[in-house]
Amino acid sequence: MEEQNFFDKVYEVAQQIPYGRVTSYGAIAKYLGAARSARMVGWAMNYVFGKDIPAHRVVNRVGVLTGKHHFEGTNLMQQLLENEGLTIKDNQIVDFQKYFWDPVQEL
DNA sequence: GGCGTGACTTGAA
DNA sequence: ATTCAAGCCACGC
Repeated sequence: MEEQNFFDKVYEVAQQIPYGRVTSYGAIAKYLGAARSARMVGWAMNYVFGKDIPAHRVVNRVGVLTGKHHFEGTNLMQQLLENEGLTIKDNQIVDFQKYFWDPVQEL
């Protein structure tokens, strides 16, 4: 049983997000056993700067790019997702559920 | 050391 | 059906 820290786990899961897939903060938090601490997942993402973590593949539960504002540019997050074959409409991922990647189910 | 905020979620009114 | 509120933990001032 690896008892890693919350942040470390978040990074690990985020790194395992497959190409063209997206997940939600709550999904990761749930996988970590802290479904009520989804905020911490987002907070951890604030520290991914400089890491190899595709934070752009992590959005809120409705598929809205809530944290796109924290990226370098304003539409960088959307550009990256569109580059992976996804479709973004009004900062929202189209067919989000179709591309939704649940760590609890996949892992 | 206390208070507020934050890339969220879920449940109740 | 929609709107409001509370909870969660960590970091900053």
